[in-house]
Amino acid sequence: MSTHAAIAAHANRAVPGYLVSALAMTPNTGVGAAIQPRNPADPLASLGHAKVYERETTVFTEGDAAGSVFRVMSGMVRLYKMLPDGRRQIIGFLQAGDMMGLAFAAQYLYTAETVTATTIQRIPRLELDALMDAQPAFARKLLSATTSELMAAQDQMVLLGRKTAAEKVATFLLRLSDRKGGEQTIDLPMGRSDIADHLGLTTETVSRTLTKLKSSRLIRILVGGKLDLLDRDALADLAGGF
Amino acid sequence: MSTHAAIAAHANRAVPGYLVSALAMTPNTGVGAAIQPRNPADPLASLGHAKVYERETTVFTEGDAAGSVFRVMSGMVRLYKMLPDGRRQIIGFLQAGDMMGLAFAAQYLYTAETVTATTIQRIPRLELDALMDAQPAFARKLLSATTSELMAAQDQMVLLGRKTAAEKVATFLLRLSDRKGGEQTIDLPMGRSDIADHLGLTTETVSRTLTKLKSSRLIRILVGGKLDLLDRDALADLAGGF
DNA sequence: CGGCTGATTGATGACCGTCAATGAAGGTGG
DNA sequence: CCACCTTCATTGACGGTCATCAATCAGCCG
Repeated sequence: MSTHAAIAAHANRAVPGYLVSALAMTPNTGVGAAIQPRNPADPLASLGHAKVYERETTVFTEGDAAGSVFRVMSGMVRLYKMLPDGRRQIIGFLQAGDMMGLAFAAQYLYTAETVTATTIQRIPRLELDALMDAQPAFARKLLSATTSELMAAQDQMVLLGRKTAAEKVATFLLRLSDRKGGEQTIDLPMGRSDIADHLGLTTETVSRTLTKLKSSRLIRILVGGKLDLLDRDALADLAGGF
Repeated sequence: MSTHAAIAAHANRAVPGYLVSALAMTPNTGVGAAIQPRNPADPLASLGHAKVYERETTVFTEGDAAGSVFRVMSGMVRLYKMLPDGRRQIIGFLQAGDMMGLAFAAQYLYTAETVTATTIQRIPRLELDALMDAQPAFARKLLSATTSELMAAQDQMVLLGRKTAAEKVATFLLRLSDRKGGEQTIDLPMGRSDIADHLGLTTETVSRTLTKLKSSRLIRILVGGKLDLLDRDALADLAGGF
């Protein structure tokens, strides 16, 4: 079960998101990474088929029978787990090239929902397995991608366990920027409560923290969910390590 | 700082630990999982060589050139990352069968230290790569193990981001027990500050929380770092989900 | 332009961190 | 074998960060 591949059709919309928690088969080739729809170097390109999901739509739910893996082609997806009483932890935000649903389990272990309108490739597990059998090098690529995910997850543990609210928000913004190749202006297609549930905070705290960063002239909040990083160095200091 | 042969006197001592954060190549075969040094079904058995480390010893440090991967044969290891100012997040505690240092990066991304006296197998990356080339099925096993790690990491994110101190401690104790096959009596070879740095708490809070659980008759604290789970159901309720 | 959803701002307080002291345990040396 | 010392766990007092509760405020859409 696993997956991957790189290339992606709509990637030119440069959706921000950032984390991972799934597998990025495209090692972030920089800004204009994924444009061509069918790259011969993408072993997954011919598997399954793509589908467009509207914004705020469920792709699969924690506990569902896991018959396929998915790859985000464009747009943004959030993955999350919930506690019985409704508390939510967003595991990651996925963007073009990222994979999800990979696991050697019979059921999905988290819920996947679109944040924006999103194109997603669905790949039956059987096809993926066949590909791994046929191309051993592909299994290694999947392993590499999964390992990167694991590293990102470990960074997130540091953030959640040991960083203050300001450090969490600064880190989050920098990650988004890095994912876009270090651009100064980033997109925030997700709402404040998504950010909060990803950082282990509340929407109010996220909002207050952003306001403080704005007052300190470290960021500027633009219309349309965009945001300007005015002082990257100061943000990096605040982020405390990454 | 590392080595020394302290004899593996305690190897058969079934150290508890629980998390993962590395790769468990032995799918938890029960209690006496790793005793025989050379299992024919273990493709790693013939690679590298084993060494005994004393307790509280560094195996490798974050940032070191990463030339080998390691597998814990017995004992317990903690993996952690630190922020520049010294705050520490323990990524996981490893036990027999778990692997560490796996990453397609030039440097180790976390520090590994023994908690107890520990026997560790060191495997040069070149040998591991050769094995993957020779046995494609092995690469799949590694992928499977890494995926399990990732799942555990995601559960830890829920714990760190959304659980209260009591829920964190209860979850931690139950995980330790599960790792021992659900036994009622568990070992806590690590100190309170290790537990705290793993759960995103302070030693004082861990201590107070354990005292509360003791007063509520949910646990009993025994000598020698052992602990009895008196009411597993109540603990599971408290843990809130897992 | 009214109504809805989400973001912001304010007031209050709880949970847990910090600082500090005491107590228990293990290791060493006399 | 016991006294001493070091290390760690426990307990207490206090305070801060961030959650909670609540009220605007801003943007979006029909």
